[in-house]
Amino acid sequence: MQISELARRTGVPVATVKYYLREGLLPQGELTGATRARYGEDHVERLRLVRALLGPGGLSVARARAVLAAVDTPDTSVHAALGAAHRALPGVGAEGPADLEQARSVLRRRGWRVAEDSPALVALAGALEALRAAGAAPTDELLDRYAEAAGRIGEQDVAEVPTGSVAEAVRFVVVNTVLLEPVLLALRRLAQEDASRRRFPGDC
Amino acid sequence: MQISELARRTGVPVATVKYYLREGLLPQGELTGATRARYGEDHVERLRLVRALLGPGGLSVARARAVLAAVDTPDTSVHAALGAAHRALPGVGAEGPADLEQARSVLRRRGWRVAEDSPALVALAGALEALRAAGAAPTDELLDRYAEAAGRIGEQDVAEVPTGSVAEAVRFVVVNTVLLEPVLLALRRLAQEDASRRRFPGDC
DNA sequence: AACTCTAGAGAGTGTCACTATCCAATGTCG
DNA sequence: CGACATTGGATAGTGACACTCTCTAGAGTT
Repeated sequence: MQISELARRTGVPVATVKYYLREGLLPQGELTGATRARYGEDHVERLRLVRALLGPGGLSVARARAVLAAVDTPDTSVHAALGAAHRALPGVGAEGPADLEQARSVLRRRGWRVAEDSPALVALAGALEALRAAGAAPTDELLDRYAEAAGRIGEQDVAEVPTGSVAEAVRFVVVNTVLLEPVLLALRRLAQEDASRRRFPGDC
Repeated sequence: MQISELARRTGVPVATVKYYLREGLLPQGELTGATRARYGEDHVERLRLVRALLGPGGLSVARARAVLAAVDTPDTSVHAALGAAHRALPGVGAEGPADLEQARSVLRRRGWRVAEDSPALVALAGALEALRAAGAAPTDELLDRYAEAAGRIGEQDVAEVPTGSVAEAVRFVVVNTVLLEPVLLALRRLAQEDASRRRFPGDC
């Protein structure tokens, strides 16, 4: 198919498809002449993935490129792909060396072991720092309960990774890591709304 | 204190403080003359809150203004403040009427009741739509497990709301709703990293 | 008197994700 | 065959956003 059909089938403007091609988010089509290229079903699928990462996933073009690079590298291990996805996710704008102590203590109590320079660890420390700066320092009890719930989810995420092929597993990890975040946040808000309705009945 | 000291104490440039004043994120200081105004401790605290919402909280200036409006309205009910915070949060770029069915079915199974036009519900539907578009449609089992974990957290969030004064409660709700999201996401990523290390041992 | 600081307003900056325009070279259709 | 549309590729422009800079007149400080 030509670029116009690729654009039509995905609802993405042609100019934008060209932009993604230039930015390396979408592989080049097969050139059939100096002014013609052919695109296939895999381009449709890839383009949809790109749009999902950029839109709901909330990634920047640069971060999406990094994520997709992991998807495209055939010899990536699953664990490495997870790391790549985590590095690509917007953590908290790490300014200066945040205080990692409270973050580490949560991990210790849970028995979790992660890389020394894990971006998620830095992100957690930054988020805690922000809470303290806003005058709402979280207690260890609160963090532990959050960690327990998060642990259940993370455990399940990893357990579900398919073992068929590495490429399939890597794609699964990347998509689920990024695109299930908004799902989790939305569910938390819905749970809050329901709990709030029950606790403050008069306010509806 | 003067604006320069307010800026120095919070580490925010004077020009930026002025910008926040203009945008209505920070209340005006008490004018002591045509070219002088006085700021107090509450301004320091508010400015830190603004920075937390804009930075780690990930809110835009417009959304932060909406959130702070709820904090500033003295007769806000706690439930309404939660709603205001939810509306201000970036959901998923709601394009067109997404399919709410799967989202609603999760709520039904959990017994949660929320407003018909709850922004969180729309956000959930949008996030599910994105997953389907990316070719990774989530199963109901997966959603239920996510919902169970999210329910635990949302329940706790609401249970912890202080009952002293409405103003205090509203501030608590807003801060925790917004600033605990990055904490939850970071903890999930850490749990994934730990689980991944255990499941794919060779890859570290 | 010299100097620094202020409030307030307007304009400028850098980044980002597109979006529009051009060009020459093909395709396609009648 | 020829009119017309489309393409790849490159360059430039756009609009939103969060600052950031500059300017002015006035006021406090030394």
